[in-house]
Amino acid sequence: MIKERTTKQKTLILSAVQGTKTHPTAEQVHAMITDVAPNLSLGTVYRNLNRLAETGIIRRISVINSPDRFDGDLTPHHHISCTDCGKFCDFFEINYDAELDRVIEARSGFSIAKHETVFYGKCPECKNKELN
Amino acid sequence: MIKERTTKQKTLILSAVQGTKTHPTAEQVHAMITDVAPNLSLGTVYRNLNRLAETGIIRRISVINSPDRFDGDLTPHHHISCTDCGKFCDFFEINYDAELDRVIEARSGFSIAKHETVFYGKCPECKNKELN
DNA sequence: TTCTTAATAGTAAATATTACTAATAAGGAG
DNA sequence: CTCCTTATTAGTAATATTTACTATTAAGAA
Repeated sequence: MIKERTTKQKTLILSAVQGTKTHPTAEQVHAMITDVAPNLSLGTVYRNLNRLAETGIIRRISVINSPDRFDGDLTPHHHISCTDCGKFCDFFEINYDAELDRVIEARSGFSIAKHETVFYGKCPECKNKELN
Repeated sequence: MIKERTTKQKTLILSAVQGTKTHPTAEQVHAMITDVAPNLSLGTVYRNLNRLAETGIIRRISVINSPDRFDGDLTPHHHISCTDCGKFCDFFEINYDAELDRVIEARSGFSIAKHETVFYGKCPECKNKELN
């Protein structure tokens, strides 16, 4: 019995997210693919990104003053957002503490699937601009 | 010279956020006040919440599948979001590690003002519903 | 009390995301 | 290989969230 179909669009969307480190928004993913698939619909991008994120194949990140971003890198890591220019970066050098999830589970009664940490501040470039 | 004026609306909005633990969205803050100030405009709520959050008088929290939420409690703490029903709770029992911000600063070149951590999972009620 | 102008209400617009539907196409069955 | 079911899509409309704009109001300094 058919469950999920592999479409050209789905493949392109997943490849786009997995093939970049830019944490693109849905609209950016759409823009990345329209040269290969000119009439790819933005709705299709949203639908597939949502499903991929729910399945856990990609990560969805919610950021203040930004549309949701998507990350194909499942390696546990954190993110940094520049509150001036919106630049959005990975930060790998601090370990993601999966044990935290277990602690929260035990004390809150929730079953925790994951946590997302975003650091907010000013990137080096925006810090410099400030000095003028 | 005048810089910022204390208006009735501003006061009501701040009190509303500080007087609840429900982490209301802008629209919820608006609803909380309209009985006292029937023609308070939603735009005014957004404008004031944004400013209060920028100033650091309240916290803004960005959550997957939810409009932004606001928290009047500046005590460092984390949040838990139920991915089924959207319930949104505080979690105080794990310390907010401000030292993390300094580590990220040193290694990334950003100046970090804060970080926000949200745990995602299922609340006790939604876990039970699942068993039917 | 007057006067300047920050802030508001009300509305329109922009941005972000989801819903709907006829048409398309994936892939199992024959 | 062809047919058939139906998951998926393109295109569009609708909704949700947030910001922008402007005439009017009102905070608070002089």
